[in-house]
Amino acid sequence: MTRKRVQKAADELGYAASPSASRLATGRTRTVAVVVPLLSKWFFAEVIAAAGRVLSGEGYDVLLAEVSTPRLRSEFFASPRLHGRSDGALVVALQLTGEELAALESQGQSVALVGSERPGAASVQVQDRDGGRAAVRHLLNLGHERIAFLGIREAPGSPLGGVPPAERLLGYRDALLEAGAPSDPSLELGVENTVEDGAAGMASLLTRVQPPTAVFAASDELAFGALSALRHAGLEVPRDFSVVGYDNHELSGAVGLTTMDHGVAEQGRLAAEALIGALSGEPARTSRIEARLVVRGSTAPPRRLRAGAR
Amino acid sequence: MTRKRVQKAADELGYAASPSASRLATGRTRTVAVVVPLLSKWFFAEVIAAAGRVLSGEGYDVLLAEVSTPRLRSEFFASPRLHGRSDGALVVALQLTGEELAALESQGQSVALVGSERPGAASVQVQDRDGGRAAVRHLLNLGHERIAFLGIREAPGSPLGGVPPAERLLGYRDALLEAGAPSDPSLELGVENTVEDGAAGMASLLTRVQPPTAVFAASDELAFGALSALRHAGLEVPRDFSVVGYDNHELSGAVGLTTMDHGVAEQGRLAAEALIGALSGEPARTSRIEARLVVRGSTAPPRRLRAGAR
DNA sequence: CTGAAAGCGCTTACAG
DNA sequence: CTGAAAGCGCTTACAG
Repeated sequence: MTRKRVQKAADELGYAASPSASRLATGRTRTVAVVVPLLSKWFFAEVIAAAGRVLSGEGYDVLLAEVSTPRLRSEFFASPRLHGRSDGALVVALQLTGEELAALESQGQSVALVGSERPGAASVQVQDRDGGRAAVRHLLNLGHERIAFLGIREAPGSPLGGVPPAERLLGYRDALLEAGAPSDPSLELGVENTVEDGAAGMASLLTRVQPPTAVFAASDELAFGALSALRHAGLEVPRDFSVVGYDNHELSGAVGLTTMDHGVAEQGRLAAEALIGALSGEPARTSRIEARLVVRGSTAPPRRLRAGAR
Repeated sequence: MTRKRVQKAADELGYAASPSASRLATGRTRTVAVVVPLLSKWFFAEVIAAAGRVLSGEGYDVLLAEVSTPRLRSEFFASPRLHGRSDGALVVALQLTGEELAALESQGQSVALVGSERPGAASVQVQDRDGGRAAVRHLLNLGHERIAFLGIREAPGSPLGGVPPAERLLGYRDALLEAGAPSDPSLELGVENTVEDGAAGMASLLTRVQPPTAVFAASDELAFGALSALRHAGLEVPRDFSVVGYDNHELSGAVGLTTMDHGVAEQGRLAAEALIGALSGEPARTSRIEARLVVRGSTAPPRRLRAGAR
């Protein structure tokens, strides 16, 4: 109460403590850096937005650090860029090496990771393998037998360093194995995580001598590309072909994409909370998120089955 | 050269000047705040990403400020939140009141605006009226006569405060007037800028006694919604209906949307440069960007004409 | 419990 | 031209 009134009086008088002075005196910045490989992708923006809300709710400033190329990445970790600027770093998607993590810690940063894991560091991760399995089971349950996997291969210029969604491929294989479905390496494809490459990848999968009747795409962006390629190939979804994505992208509803929701905003929130915990000296917290199937209009029984049913 | 070698030596020794100390001594933070109504929309993320690259290239830290509700907005401007934290603010889309601008300036901020204009402040704007006119002319040239406008109405909870894309509506009317096409207020609709509302708006436009054959949507998100509504209504685009969007959203290529490209990244870049200029005492710089038509697959002559042509 | 003083790590004006 | 000193505006340990 008193606190609030003082704050209000201060605001009215236009008084504000000098952050630089108090930072210098205390050695704490009450600032957190958010480190992402790319800002303009929906996933990262959504994580940052959610994390930022809890962070600023707790009185932290949030500093933006985009490391979009391997070059920027090595420069970022080689120089003490965060030293004295933030107390902690929330690192999204980048698979940190031991040295990179050590570099952050030597700059006095507490660290929270989203989408990767490191001994001793707080992190939040998605049960991607389970998610992949659930996606493919959905297709198997509909009666599909030839199911392709359209995965994310890292671009040469990507700073990610590690292939987080590799787990999604494992889940795909798990589901096939469980069902006793024959696994066919020619149906597994890895492309860059863009709509364009998703389309090209889908087009290529359609040229197999025995083409698939469904695809599990490791991201919604790839799935959007796949949908576009299928349309161009004259195939109608889901009548002629089924597609499952992964993300529950804000636009996946608009195109009626069946997908896996892995709680993107939730990832940001949990990571921010874990980081705040770490900043107050709490031992590293690890959270796991389960992905859940969202059925929309891009999946249906394969043509053969439905024809038979009539 | 020497400078570079000193930098390198410093990096190797792990030495880094204390930002707090130098900020306290100089009174300059070498930090810029980016103020956006929403982080997780593609447009804002893209503007921030582009601005952030030029800003950090010039050695500025970038601080994130999301003011996503009217409440947060008034709190943000009522308290000296940026005082001593940043030297300048890059304000995206928010239509600042005179007091809000004054509040920023009293906190020692240089200001650059994107998507709005204020006497004395640097800004970058899009020639939205021209852009709207060009979009509608494209439809008129194809032979459409009943062209609807699906515009952005501000949500009650929106912090934007002003309707920037109102210019797009004026451009729409200009084009109709030029062509001597009858203007019909029942074909002008304003909805919230979401895919869902775009779909609902399109559905509603289709119920007019004399329905349109084409729509100009004031954003690509609205256009995505429109495409989805048209599909649900059993209409095929562009055979039965034409759609033009506005943004050149990263996913508009995937759905084959004809749209207006207003150089979103360029807006961010120019604003950052204008802000850097303002920070070094240069007089307020104003840039204007022209939107340009990108023809994809969502527009074609109206059915009547094509049938007649055969 | 209150209040004056030292110190945080820089920058810069000034004395030598 | 070089180097010691004051000052930026806080926090905090300490003297009274």
